[in-house]
Amino acid sequence: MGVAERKEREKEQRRQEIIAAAEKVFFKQGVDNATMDDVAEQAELSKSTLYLYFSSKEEIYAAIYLKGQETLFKMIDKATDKISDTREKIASYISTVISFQKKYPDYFEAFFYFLTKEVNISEESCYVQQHRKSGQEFLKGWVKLIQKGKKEGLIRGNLNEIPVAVILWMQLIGFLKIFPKLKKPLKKDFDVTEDQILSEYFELILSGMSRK
Amino acid sequence: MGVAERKEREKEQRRQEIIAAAEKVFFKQGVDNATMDDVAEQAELSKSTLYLYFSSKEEIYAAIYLKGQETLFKMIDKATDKISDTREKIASYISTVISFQKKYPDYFEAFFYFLTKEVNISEESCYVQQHRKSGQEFLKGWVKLIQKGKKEGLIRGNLNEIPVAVILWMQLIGFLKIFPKLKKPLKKDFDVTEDQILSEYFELILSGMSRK
DNA sequence: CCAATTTACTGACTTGCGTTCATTATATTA
DNA sequence: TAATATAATGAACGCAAGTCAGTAAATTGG
Repeated sequence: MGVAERKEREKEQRRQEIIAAAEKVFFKQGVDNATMDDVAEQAELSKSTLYLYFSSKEEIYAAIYLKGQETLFKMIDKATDKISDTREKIASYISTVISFQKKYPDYFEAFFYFLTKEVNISEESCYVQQHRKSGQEFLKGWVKLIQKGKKEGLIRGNLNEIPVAVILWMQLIGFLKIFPKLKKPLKKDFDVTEDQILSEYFELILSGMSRK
Repeated sequence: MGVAERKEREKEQRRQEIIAAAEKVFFKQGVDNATMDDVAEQAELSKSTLYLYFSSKEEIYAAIYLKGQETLFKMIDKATDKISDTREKIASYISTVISFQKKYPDYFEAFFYFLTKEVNISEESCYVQQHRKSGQEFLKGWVKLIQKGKKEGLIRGNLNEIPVAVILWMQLIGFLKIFPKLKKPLKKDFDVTEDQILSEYFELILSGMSRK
């Protein structure tokens, strides 16, 4: 009988409803300001019900983060899929992450949060595992790309793929985390625009890898 | 009469005592886990007394952060002072920030916190102002260095000093924020050591700026 | 179709912590 | 030495995360 399956489905749906409600609230007020009562109200459930579906506020945030990560990975796949030129492909990787940060700043925040914060969620939580797995998967994509660039002679042969991939990644994410907060003062105090910074960033990164 | 002056001195000393106590507690337990009661106990004062000297927990943290920033700037000055070669000087800038992160990870955390977090401290607070001022001062140092490199023909002339200085800075800080958390998995999953990453990082950054 | 049982949900409560305030102790001054 | 200013405190407040005992709704077996 399909009762169990239906219940399973309904449970999963509630879960998704809660995630959607939390996303709305978190992104509107900021995660720190948003309360579980706010989320409950938005989800049209009582606060205690939330705890039947998630063990903590942070775990809800982790679920949101996973959605964001998937979005990012899809964006990158979509953008880089048809590009064959390796240099262009690398540039497209980078610019997609930048676009992601611009389009979904809250997803980006969540992404950074779970990348850097020592998290209190138990290791068994599916979120932690999924995170790790997809992170590795993603890194492998970069590594392959850089290997290809090396074979083609675009990228210096003395560069080691994995470190370079990791560095590019961390650098970019870190840069994008800080940049939004510095935009305004940079414009005001030094009259430097966002686009100037970004184009110079590309220039620096790509020429750093290139053969002389 | 020197009473007012003495009182002033004593007040400032209490302030410093509180900062020292808070630093001890914050760095031991982590800022989030540490409570104002913990700080009060460490300082041998009652919790409410803390609020006669600081308006909030965050403002105490800001005071600690300022200490850290001064430490960093002094470290950089000391390390780069005698170096005349521009390329080496830039490398020394970077490696000093790395050393700072290694030697004072908690100061670094505070530094990053106030660099990225939207802070609730009032604009009049001396901390906010000092922060902004010294940040600008520091950036100017980088800019000058890069200008010098350009004049000497080490750095490509088409690079704009201010954006490059800002980018280097943000990149480095962001990179160092993420790196510690990724060290272990990188060693485990990809057998890449910390030193490999760091030396490759230098290579990338410096060659990114160099003339071909 | 109805009682028994499992499942889904909730309101009231607990706990922890940052912050405030009424009050007390201590030092200064006239 | 009394009046006043300053420093410090214990108790209380407010808020938000998380818990729990109890209720409502759905499911199952007879």
